[in-house]
Amino acid sequence: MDSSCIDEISSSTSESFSATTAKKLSPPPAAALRLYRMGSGGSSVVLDPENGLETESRKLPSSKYKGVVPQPNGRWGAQIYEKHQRVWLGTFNEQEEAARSYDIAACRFRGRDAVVNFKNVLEDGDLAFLEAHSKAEIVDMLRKHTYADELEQNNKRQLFLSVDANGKRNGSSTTQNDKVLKTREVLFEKAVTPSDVGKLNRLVIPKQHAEKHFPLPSPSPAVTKGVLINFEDVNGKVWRFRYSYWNSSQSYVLTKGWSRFVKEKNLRAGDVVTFERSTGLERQLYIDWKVRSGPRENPVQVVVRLFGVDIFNVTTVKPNDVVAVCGGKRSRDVDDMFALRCSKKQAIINAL
DNA sequence: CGGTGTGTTGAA
DNA sequence: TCAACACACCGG
Repeated sequence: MDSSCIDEISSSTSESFSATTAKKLSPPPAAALRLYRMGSGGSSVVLDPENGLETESRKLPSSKYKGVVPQPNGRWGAQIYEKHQRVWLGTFNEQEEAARSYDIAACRFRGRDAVVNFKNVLEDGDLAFLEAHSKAEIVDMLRKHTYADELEQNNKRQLFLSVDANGKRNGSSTTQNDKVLKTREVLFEKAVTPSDVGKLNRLVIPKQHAEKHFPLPSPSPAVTKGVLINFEDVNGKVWRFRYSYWNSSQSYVLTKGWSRFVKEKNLRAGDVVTFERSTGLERQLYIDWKVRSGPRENPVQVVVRLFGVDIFNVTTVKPNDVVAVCGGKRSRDVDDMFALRCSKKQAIINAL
């Protein structure tokens, strides 16, 4: 099924893309006869029948692509309109690049039925990607020419569907096409104890789970030295932990590397760490975590001061979201900043 | 100083 | 909504 565009975009948040700064009114144009020097490939050269001189046309060559406009230097701009306002999508060397950028923006702004330049602008994975990002973010990527990279990274992250012990789906994303879904089996979960996130720098793996899923090569030097195990987190980051058996406490533990995980994820006692393994051939191990379930006694209050305006967001959030240390996870605040920044002109207009 | 992208307009 | 046109202004 070819669905090149996303279904419907819930733009609950009002997003504005007007100019970042209000410009002064430009004076009336004086000399209309100026010739424009256009870059290589951009200029249309015409032969003047009057004197036979070769003159450069001052008209810029128009593009056959929708949303693509010529630039004086021979490059191409991409733009889309929304709510009586132009949204600039950046400049590009090739018309086709600009056209693709327009297509992507069109799909994000107008949904699957948007009129676009090329068919199959979007691969299957793009749908979820677009859905997962705000218009502002998509525009930003287009302008910075980073859309392709971001998309690739996102796809590499391999959204998955987890499978519990009964083989029952309890997974996260459903918008991804099945062919990119990687199934994982949840091996076990553990609500971390105070000492797991304390200065002992180790995580105790409950014996039953350790012996079942992470068997150590029995009585050998390995018992004392332990082994290194790699786990991948939801952001695709690989965590390497030393895994060993402590005779003193007769327990299996993750040691070296664990404290870094605790620190980066801001793990707290009661949070639940999940260990998973892909069901495919590669048997890749994964690690994830979630905040302790149940009510929080103290909701975290986030206050962002932006352009002299305090933005309150009183809610229960992961520590991760507060400090935005989670590399791959996007914070909605970015959008809000963009929207606010771009609404400056709107405010000025309204004031007139 | 080159180029971007905004102001602006008229057509669709 | 859209492209065309002109050029103010911004970053290098």
